[in-house]
Amino acid sequence: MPNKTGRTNRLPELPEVEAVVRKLRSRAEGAFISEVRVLRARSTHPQHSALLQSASGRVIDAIDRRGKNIILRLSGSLAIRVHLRMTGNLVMLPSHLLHSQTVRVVFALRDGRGIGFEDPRVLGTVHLHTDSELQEILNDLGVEPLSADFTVSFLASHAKRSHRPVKVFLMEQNVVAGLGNIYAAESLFRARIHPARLACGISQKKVKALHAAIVEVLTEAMTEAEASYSQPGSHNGMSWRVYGREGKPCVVCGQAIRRLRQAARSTYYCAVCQK
DNA sequence: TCGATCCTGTAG
DNA sequence: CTACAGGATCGA
Repeated sequence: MPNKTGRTNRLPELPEVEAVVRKLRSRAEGAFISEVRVLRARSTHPQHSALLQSASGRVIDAIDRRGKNIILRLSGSLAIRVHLRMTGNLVMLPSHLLHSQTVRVVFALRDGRGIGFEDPRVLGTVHLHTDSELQEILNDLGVEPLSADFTVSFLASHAKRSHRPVKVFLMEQNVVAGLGNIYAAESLFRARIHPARLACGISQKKVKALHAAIVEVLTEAMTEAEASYSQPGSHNGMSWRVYGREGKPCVVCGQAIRRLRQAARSTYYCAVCQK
């Protein structure tokens, strides 16, 4: 979210989570977890923090992403599922940083380093699942928007059945997995659709534009997220056209960007461009 | 279907 | 000091 200093926090949606996964994958796949330390029990809620101990003594066979979930697949048919929510991060840390203020869970490796779950606001979660449990959870997620399964007709058929505002509809993880508050707003702006329009009332033509906008926004954000994660400080992620720009001129028509409350969240849009 | 809740840093 | 940021979950 933007603040007075012009700095922007990185709210992890699909592109940012994917960047975290790629970076961690290159460093931690094949690693052996020698010890698990839960420094803040709330981070495993509603699971008991002791459950995570089952991860110790196991190898990280693979690291994947599904929606905004990070999956560490472990030897012995178990998996760790991490959700970053707002302020979480999952990173390889050297031993001297493993107990920093905001580190909530540590998966210590044999060489002294560890995978650290950092999360200042403690809203993110780290859960342990059996493979079958995990399968059930992931089955409840919708389609991956950057996969071939995400088609115009898929989006159209789900939109047709939803009587919710299209912005809220786009954030439902059981339809399209991975969109959050920022990219939902950005996609609607590019498709020139008003965020309060009911999903079922969107024309076929607009659904097609929305589909294209989602793919475009996420693809662009993915490139930017990768760059900012591989070269911290040199990139700030993609620039937003509406998100966080209340009162600032629309990049297309110059009208002041407006803010709307939807489902207790801020939605930014241009009242001229988005009808 | 919608509001409250969790949580803490930052802005006012 | 209060208000606010928001993803997912839960209860009305």
